Amino acid sequence: MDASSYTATLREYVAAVYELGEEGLPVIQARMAEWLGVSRPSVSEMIKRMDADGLVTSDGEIKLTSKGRHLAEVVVRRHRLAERFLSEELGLPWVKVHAEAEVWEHIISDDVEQAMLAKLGKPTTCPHGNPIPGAGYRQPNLTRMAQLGRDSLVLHRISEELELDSEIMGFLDDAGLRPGAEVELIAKTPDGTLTVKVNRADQVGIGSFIAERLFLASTPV
Amino acid sequence: MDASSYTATLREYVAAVYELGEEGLPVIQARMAEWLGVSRPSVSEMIKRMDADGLVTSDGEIKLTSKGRHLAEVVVRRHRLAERFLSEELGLPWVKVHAEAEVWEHIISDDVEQAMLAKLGKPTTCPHGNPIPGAGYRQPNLTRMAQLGRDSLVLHRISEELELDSEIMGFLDDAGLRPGAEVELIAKTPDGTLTVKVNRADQVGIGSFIAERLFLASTPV
DNA sequence: GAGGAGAGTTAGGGAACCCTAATCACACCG
DNA sequence: CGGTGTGATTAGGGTTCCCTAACTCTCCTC
Repeated sequence: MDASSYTATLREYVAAVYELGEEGLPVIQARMAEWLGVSRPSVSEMIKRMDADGLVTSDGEIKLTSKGRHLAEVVVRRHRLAERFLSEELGLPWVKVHAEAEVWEHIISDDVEQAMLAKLGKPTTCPHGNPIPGAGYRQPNLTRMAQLGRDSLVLHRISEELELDSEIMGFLDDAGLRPGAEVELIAKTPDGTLTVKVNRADQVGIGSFIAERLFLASTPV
Repeated sequence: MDASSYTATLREYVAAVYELGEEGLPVIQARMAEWLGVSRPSVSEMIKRMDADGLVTSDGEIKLTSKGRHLAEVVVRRHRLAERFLSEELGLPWVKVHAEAEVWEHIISDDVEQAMLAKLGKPTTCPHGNPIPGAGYRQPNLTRMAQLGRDSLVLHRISEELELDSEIMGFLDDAGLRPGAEVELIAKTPDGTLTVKVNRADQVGIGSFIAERLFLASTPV
């Protein structure tokens, strides 16, 4: 029942199922293998175990059971909470917190989770704008930057997929593309590359891979 | 060279060698097995690996090489720093921090270590009074409580060995026996059981096992 | 209808841990 | 001198990861 009775690896796999779903990617073994950076046979083997443990059902598409969903939410919550904590309390640069939190998520106990929540004043999202499960975040209607039109919008959420890549994160940081940044479309080439103006100042080019993974809304963050 | 290139288990073993030495216990495989809660063959196997890695020398007594000592100090420093952090920044009860830190010590990166040190104002000991390696702590002359004489002394250090036992830690906490407490001998039975007055108030009985593992000095803490 | 791409599985191994049971090497003691 | 306890090792397994190589299956396309 409780999170620590599963191995760190198993929890990582369960969280991956959750996150793939969140990203709108197909939740299949091949995607999981890429997401986790392991081979497909490793995933196949582990899915069998997760199924046996009643954490997922698997017939082509992998789905979390309610038990699995509960576990995934614990892990993802601790991950995003750790990111906030590392960033706000310890002042770690935004670019580094994802990698650190990848490890922290597994060692945060109930006690520590409560203490962090209290210290941070019950945050509802991680520093990249992804919702902390169970924190009651109300997500506004989001538009992918790739679909940006005439109106300038506000950056709300940076996909978990981008966080894995520290070069991309460094670029976003330099460009001022943090949650809350105002983004205005300047130009768009046929291959989907955008030029956008950030916070009414610098203009930067954004490739379609990244533009598909930045989420904007009209409301302030 | 760097701490994270060794497995968590190996680091745990190296730290155990360091701590046994610190406690004044014989640094032999049998003691390590007890300290770590594993079987003697497991220790034997691991010592072979540590020797091959140039972390220890082993001919009856186990000694850290300078490489091994350096690694041990990193792990023990992070452990004690984590204890302080959990206790001071997150407000975790004193009794619980040892167990949490046992896990934290392995996931604290250089960046996080620096950030914690800065946040805490460069502490020199853990909440139980054990020195943080490399922090420049000057240890006063210590007397074991078992040797307590007429003079009242101040509690400075609670052995790492006691920290493992949460019942004992709960008792010490209830009795007010934290670093800084003033301790005065009231009575002593032939089997070594003491009665002491804590902070000029309550009197408590202390068995010899515990009295051997509490260290006092005449100076304030 | 034959390839090929993509997904999943099976087979066979390896590394890092852990264990119990049995054995060997002492040292001390009556 | 033989017994007893302590310490260390060897032998033989077990678990939880991970991998590569080699299928199978399905679907899509030419």
